[in-house]
Amino acid sequence: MPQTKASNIIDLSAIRVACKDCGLFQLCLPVGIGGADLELLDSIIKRRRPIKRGEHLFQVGDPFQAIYAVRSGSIKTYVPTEDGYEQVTGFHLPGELVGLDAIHADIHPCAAKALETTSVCEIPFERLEELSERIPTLRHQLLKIMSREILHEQTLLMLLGKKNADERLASLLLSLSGRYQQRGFSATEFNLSMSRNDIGNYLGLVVETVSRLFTRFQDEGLLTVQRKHIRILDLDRLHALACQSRSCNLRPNSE
Amino acid sequence: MPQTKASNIIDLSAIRVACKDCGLFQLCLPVGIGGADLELLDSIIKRRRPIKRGEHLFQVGDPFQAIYAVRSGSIKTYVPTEDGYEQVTGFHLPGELVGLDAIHADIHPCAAKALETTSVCEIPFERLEELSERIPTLRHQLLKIMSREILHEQTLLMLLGKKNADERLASLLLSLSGRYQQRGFSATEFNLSMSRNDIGNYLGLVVETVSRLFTRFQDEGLLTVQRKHIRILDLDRLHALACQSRSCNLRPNSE
DNA sequence: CGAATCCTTGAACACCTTCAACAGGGGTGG
DNA sequence: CCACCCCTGTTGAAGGTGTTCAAGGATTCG
Repeated sequence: MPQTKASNIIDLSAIRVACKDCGLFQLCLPVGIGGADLELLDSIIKRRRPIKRGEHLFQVGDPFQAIYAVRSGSIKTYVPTEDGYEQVTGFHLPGELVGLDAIHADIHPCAAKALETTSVCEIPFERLEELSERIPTLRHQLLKIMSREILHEQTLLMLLGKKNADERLASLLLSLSGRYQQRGFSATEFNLSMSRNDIGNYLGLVVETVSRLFTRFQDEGLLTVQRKHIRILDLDRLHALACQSRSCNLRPNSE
Repeated sequence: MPQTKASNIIDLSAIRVACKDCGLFQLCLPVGIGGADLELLDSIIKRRRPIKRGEHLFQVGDPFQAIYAVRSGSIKTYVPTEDGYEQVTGFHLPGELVGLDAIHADIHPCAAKALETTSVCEIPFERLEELSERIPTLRHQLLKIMSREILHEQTLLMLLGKKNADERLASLLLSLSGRYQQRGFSATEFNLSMSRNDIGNYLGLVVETVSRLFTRFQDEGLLTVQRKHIRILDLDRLHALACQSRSCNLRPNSE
């Protein structure tokens, strides 16, 4: 499908953009500035047509074939439990990779679902590995990215293990704020693409608690919230809140 | 130092053993059965003399130079918080790797401390990367191992996010049980090398709760416990307990 | 043997959850 | 266009689980 005319609808420009023209390329797989390497990488990447809110990128148990870079929109990853519940394991913004946890067993251990209309780049893993044979920096970057992922999970562990409800929500909001900023968006005003339920699930809290926290944060003048729309009024105080007892930052270096 | 005569003291046999003679080699970096590759790997590995209980393998902020494979003993990794507390991020048994989270920033983001007299193999990372250029299976294994690590952190997230105190302790005990079994030890009888405090910290509980849980588990006939010594009496019931509400297994495939 | 540390036990409390009811959008159909 | 319903989100009150605080017992190591 050739490039379509731009419109004010969200996302059509994402259909066919080379890596070198993508504002996110240094986030998702920063292969170095070498143009040649970038084109090699570009050559193996498939763009998929946007997936709609609620559709799955992959399900638990799907064979592992590719990792995915979010181009626009957002993805939640989660693992369903036997009894029909789920544990949300992450929210993924543009420039972030999804599917790294499937390398181990060649099977996706979690599911990935679009929180809104989302487009992704599909990066066939076998071809990526082939490529990494020839590009040392790519090889190193791959390990680095996975290491960062481990690091991220560890900060999350800290959050769930040591922080109370206030600190958890504050940490999540700061994480999102920082990641949006890094992508050129406002650090203080954004829309949450996930439901209160997802937030609570991710943070180890129930919906009601999350809801109460939002109202309280608003009452205390930390932020304003209307449905999905968040406007942070006092970043400093939010920071202080996030670390009030124990160590801080959720996802210190963006993914 | 040449190989010393075996004795009934824990650990002297570990001083100088080639990878091919090491009972753990398929656990730590299973490079395939190819003897040649194994010897290459062997050639870059340094054995360090045993470190004593309480000594550090590395501290937070140390420059990243090598990853470590536990040969005998056990290691805990943790990240200290500003206010002098810490978050334990993992317990590492023989055959498991430590330090993978340092690749990202070339700095160790956590500290590693011996829980008992422990010997490790030091694997210089730069040389490992060089080696991986020539050995495709090693390259793949590295990614696989890191993927497994991510997976493990995710099950931990599930544990901290969704499980109650009973389920958490049961999950940890089962994880240890399984990992010991995989290393040729008893699945039902072992010594905990970590303190109650470490266990609580790791599981997101306070010491008192852990202590009460152990006594209750004992009262209920699940196990017997005398200080560090654990004897599991009813593995099935422990399994049932670990998964009573939500999804299960901590560290499903050993590391 | 003494000191320090680790572990255990008890009672009161705090925080978050559970249960329940209601409010407000957003979509569909009459 | 409004009525209706469903789903998501909000708010209140009661309850439970784990924490905190406090004290005593056990073990190790100098």
